Amino acid sequence: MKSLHININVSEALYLKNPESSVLGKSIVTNSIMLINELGFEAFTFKKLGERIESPESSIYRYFENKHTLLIYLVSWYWSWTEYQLVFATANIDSPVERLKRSINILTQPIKVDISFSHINEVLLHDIIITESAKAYHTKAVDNENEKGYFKAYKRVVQRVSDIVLEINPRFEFPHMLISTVIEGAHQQRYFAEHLPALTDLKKGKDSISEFYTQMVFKMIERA
Amino acid sequence: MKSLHININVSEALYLKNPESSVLGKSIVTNSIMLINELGFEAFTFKKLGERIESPESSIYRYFENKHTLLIYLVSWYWSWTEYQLVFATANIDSPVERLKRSINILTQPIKVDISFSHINEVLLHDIIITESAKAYHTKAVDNENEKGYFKAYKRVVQRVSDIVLEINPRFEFPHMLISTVIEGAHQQRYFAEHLPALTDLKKGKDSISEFYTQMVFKMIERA
DNA sequence: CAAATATAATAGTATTACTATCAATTATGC
DNA sequence: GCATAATTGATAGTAATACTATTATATTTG
Repeated sequence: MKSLHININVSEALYLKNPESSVLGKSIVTNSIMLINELGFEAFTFKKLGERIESPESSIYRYFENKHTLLIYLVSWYWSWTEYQLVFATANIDSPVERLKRSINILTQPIKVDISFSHINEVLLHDIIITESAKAYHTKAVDNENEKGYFKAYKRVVQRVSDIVLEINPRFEFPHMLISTVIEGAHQQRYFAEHLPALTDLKKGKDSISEFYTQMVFKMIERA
Repeated sequence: MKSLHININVSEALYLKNPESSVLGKSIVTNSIMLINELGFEAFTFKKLGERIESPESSIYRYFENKHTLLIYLVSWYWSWTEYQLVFATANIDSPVERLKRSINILTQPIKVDISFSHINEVLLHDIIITESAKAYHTKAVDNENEKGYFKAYKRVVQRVSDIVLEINPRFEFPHMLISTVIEGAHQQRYFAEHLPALTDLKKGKDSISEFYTQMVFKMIERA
């Protein structure tokens, strides 16, 4: 995927000024990913980010309304990027079973380094998705923000994979439920393995997550 | 379960002074559940809670270190209560398959009103679990707090149900992963149904969550 | 090169998340 | 029934957070 210069499209509703449009904007995004990882989302502030990039916090406020929308921006970027990976991995594959397998792998495997998008470190961003992304939609503003389209990228990913499920078994009643369970489950299990190992069965070194959820999907959708 | 006067045991590490031990303590817990539901965890403060119960916030700080540990206290109370329900529902049932079915129901069904614990509204508490509980362990302090035993109640619930899985199929490799996926998945799907319906397939009125996850568990653990 | 735009520098405000102090009330032990 | 201890109330104070506002200085662009 090297130097394809694909543009990941993030909804304009998520920023005041497009961070991709300037050096400062990209620096805000790049360094926010690092700083959220270092401090955790609660302790992360625009003031600290400003110190890190040696710009006043007021400049950051010209790009993002607040740290909450910045988080949703990052999450949204991640899902757009994931969608692009899904499209890429399933192109020209006839068998829907094979397409589904590859899709589940993308949704559940650890991230490999992707140098296509220079100012975003996908490995660190993936860690933010695992640790912080639930906070993006577990708020009182979720309905309002959903109407504004803040979560469209995630929904598109779920829809895309659900469609493959329905290709294989058009009578399966719960494709979205199954796929969102797999996506969220895979992230959670990875978090549990690291921090609450009693809640999972993953051994250090061995990665059984993809295997487990692939099995789950195919067992659930197989026709009676 | 009326008037059994069962005591739900919450780790002493989670409070400075046991809120069960006084009228003020119980009022703090009762009203925090209501106020977190009304405002969301982010906007909830001890100051506002103090106004609601007509006590100064400094009095609340004598019971709980901060709102974060109060949340973990509530989550912990919920899982202890769930464990008690699990024990109750599976007592004197010989068949492990039947015990597993009943356990999954308890973990995935909507809460019924339980009047056993007068100062805690379990229906509202369940809403907090669904909406806010991920915030209890998605923090930088998770490892430290895990060592202090803050999440023991949740782990006990997962362990208990995993043990039934292993009774049915001792060779199944991922019982904890399966059960934690079911628990978290069921909560998530309930949240999605309400706020992000594109991520699920639940229709208003009909509750397919228990059915879906029961199927999932039995399909996953059935022997080859 | 002037005008528009973006960024820096700085200041200021209401709220949050506490900590501290001391007076008033209530409970308990003898 | 009274002294003492423990709990709660009332109030104040502080550093940090989450912004908003203003003006000066760069930088870009037409």
